[in-house]
Amino acid sequence: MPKETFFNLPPDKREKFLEIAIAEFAENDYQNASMSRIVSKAGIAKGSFYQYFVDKEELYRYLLDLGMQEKARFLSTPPPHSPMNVFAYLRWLIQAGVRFELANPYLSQIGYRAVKNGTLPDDLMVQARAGAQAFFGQLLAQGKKQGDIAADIDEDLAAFMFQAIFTELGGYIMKRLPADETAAWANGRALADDSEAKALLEQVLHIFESGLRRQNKETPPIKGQAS
Amino acid sequence: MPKETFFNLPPDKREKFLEIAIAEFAENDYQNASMSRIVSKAGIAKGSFYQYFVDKEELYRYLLDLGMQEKARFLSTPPPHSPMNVFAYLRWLIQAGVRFELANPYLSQIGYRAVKNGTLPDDLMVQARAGAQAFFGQLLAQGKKQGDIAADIDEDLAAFMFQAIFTELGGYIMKRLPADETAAWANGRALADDSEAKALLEQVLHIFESGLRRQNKETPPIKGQAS
Amino acid sequence: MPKETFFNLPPDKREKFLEIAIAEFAENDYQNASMSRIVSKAGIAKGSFYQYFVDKEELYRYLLDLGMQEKARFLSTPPPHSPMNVFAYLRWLIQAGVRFELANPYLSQIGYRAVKNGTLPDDLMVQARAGAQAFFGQLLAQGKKQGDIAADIDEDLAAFMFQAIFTELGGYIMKRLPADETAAWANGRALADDSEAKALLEQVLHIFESGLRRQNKETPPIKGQAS
Amino acid sequence: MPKETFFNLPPDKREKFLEIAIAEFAENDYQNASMSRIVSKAGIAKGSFYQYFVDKEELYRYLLDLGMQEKARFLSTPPPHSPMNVFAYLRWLIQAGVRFELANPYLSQIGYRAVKNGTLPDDLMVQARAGAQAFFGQLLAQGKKQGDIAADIDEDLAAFMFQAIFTELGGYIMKRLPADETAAWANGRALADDSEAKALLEQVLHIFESGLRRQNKETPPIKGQAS
DNA sequence: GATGAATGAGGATTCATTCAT
DNA sequence: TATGAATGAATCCTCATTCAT
Repeated sequence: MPKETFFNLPPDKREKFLEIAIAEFAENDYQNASMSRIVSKAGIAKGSFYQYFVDKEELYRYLLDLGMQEKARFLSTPPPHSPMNVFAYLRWLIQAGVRFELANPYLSQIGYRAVKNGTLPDDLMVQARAGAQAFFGQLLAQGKKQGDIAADIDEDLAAFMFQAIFTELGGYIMKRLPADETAAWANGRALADDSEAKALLEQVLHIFESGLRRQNKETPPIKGQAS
Repeated sequence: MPKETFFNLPPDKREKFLEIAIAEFAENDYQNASMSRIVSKAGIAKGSFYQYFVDKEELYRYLLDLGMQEKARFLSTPPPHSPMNVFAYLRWLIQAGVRFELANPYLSQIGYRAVKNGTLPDDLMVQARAGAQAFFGQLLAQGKKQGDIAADIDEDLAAFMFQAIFTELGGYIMKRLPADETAAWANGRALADDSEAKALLEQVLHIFESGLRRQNKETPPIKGQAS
Repeated sequence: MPKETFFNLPPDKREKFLEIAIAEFAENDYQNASMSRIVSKAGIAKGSFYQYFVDKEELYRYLLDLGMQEKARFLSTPPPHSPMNVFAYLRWLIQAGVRFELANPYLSQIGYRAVKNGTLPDDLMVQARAGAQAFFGQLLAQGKKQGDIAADIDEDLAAFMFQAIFTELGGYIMKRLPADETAAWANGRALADDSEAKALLEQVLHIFESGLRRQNKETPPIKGQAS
Repeated sequence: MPKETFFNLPPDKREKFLEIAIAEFAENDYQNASMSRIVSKAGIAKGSFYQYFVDKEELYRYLLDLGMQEKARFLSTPPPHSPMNVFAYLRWLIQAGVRFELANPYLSQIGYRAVKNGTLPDDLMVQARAGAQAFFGQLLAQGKKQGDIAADIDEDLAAFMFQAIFTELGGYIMKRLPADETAAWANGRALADDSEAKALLEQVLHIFESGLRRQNKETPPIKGQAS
């Protein structure tokens, strides 16, 4: 947690600093993110940073935390009609997830890198992974109970596939679609039924749905089904 | 490209150097890979390195290239029975791709990191992405022609999904399966039909196949179909 | 000298500040004594300190001065029976000196360090040495007049020896004796004749007395007798 | 121990560096000695230092070691006529010790500070103290056996007095005597019988000898005689 | 062609002091 | 008068690159 002094800063200054720090940690991994660059871009003195944060690591943890809180905020808004088919819920979840990535591309990049890199202090790893894997794992288990997902689907494998796709989907969509299409999404407005964004999302979902729902019975069973 | 002097080196020495450099760039990202460690492990003088390569970046580009060439070698060996159903070819392609990752975990890790990190000079990004996307892009186009893949599937989106999954699948499998199961695969032997590895692979493929083959006709058409 | 503002402080606050500053400069040398630690322990604002003192050095000089004044107070209390044999007076003087060190270990530590370190601005060195050498110098001169000390003793050399021993004697005794033995001494009570403290002191004195009183006549005369 | 590269340096350069480093550590304690100052005075690049030594601490240990070796060299030259009265041996020992201090005032200052400061890593403390206390302690014990020193003298107290005097005697003499008088001493030539230096030394020794040899029987015995 | 010592800008962090409130 | 955030030069140390041998 930053020191009191950081929260006493004029909001302008504080937000400018955060924005710059987030960009730095998004574009460089922990070791290569440069405090010198951050303070110089933010226009503050080297020493001032150390009155806001204990050290570089504390700043990093704070940014990771910020990302997780922000994502949780996107995902916790209750989906419209509550008792839902698993795929409908997944559709909502993915839209929210992509919306988060579109709205906070740098913030999500930080968490993303944290998970991939595996070079963090252990407690940060735990903190960072928690958010990412939890949603998909739980959702798939529930899907099986409700009969929406074939019983012989390997949950761990499916969660891996989800994660691999959806951690990158936001970036893919941002590169592919014009800014005005993504803006609506990012701001939380419903996707127009005829928008390209909607079409891309539906294709991705459809591919998963077809595969998970009516699993081909000839598929060889997997022996060591992972927890 | 390395300088002439590098290719004049005794093959033993040259390969030892490459092996060590590959390991270094696999275990650390570009900025944290240490030239000192490389030359010291390789038993050559600091200055000698700069007679083989212009700088660190040239070495890095060369290793990326090497990885792409090696992967191309795995993927270009003609699959057994040539005129093939697209999914059968994909199955073969994926097995070859995973086999490459299992056989060259370090080399594939370098390219993998390059793609994910997004912090490379632009031309390296282009070079790194090129190979990966090309195969899938072409294959999907051919699949549409042969009628194996629904016409309304967005090729670029599908290629993105393939890439996202398959760049990580090797790592996932290596973490999940015991070493003796992966060894057979890495060495090029056919996968036993009852092996867990085979089962995992079939599930992944099946999910894609179901989704791509019988595309739901109600999916909204995607307007700006990407090149 | 501190600024007026310092003396306008409520005595409680002023003394708490001094106590803390003394401890800091006793436990760390000049350069490593931390202003941050002092003000934080004293519960005053960083900026306030600079309204009491010009800078760190002024505080340091003031503490040195305080120590010298305090020591002078211990040494100026008239010894019981006034016209005295020099060695009797010396015995009293030394007891008073050691008592000062035991009663004010922090304050004496500061002066002690100042003398040893030799890294202070010259005028501080002079100020610090002045007090210490003065007493012994005067006493020895008087001893010669009274015939208690051999005429051929070099006063300056003897004063040096006294100083070298007695600036460290307090520390030595505190390390060697149990706390309850030194407590009596520090509080100004007379030393019990059978106490270990008394015995140590007498040995030190005896060694000096034997040497100074009956100086061997064969000792070569010292030419450049110092002022 | 420095790295090989340090010993491969041209002797000129190496000695210039050592001289400057020794002066820096003599004038500042460990924490305040500045590597920046050292390299800048020595005219080498910051990075070069780290090719000679692992870090600041290694340099410091090396200098301490150098001092101890140099002192050992001064003290190990066998004294002229071997089976000796303790005081004669002490006279020789002290001359050698002072000679060391005069010849290496900076080097001895480093070790001296190390002992006084008490803020070093433990293993350095042990290394630093070893030399200093050993000689006097052993010598005094032997003196008692030979009957040269009164039985009731407290060995630990006497060793303390010796140490307190002799660690400073060199400095005192250097300040007091003109350079040409000390030069002879420092260079190892015998002291002229009529030199001021000789006279000062004899006075100091005489004072100790009188005190230690014919200990006044009325001195109260010391109870807790230290080991 | 091979060597490895020399380089110096850059890394994170500290701390006495200043200054606007 | 009191405050405490802001400052920036200084700390030790790293490392890709150069260059004289």
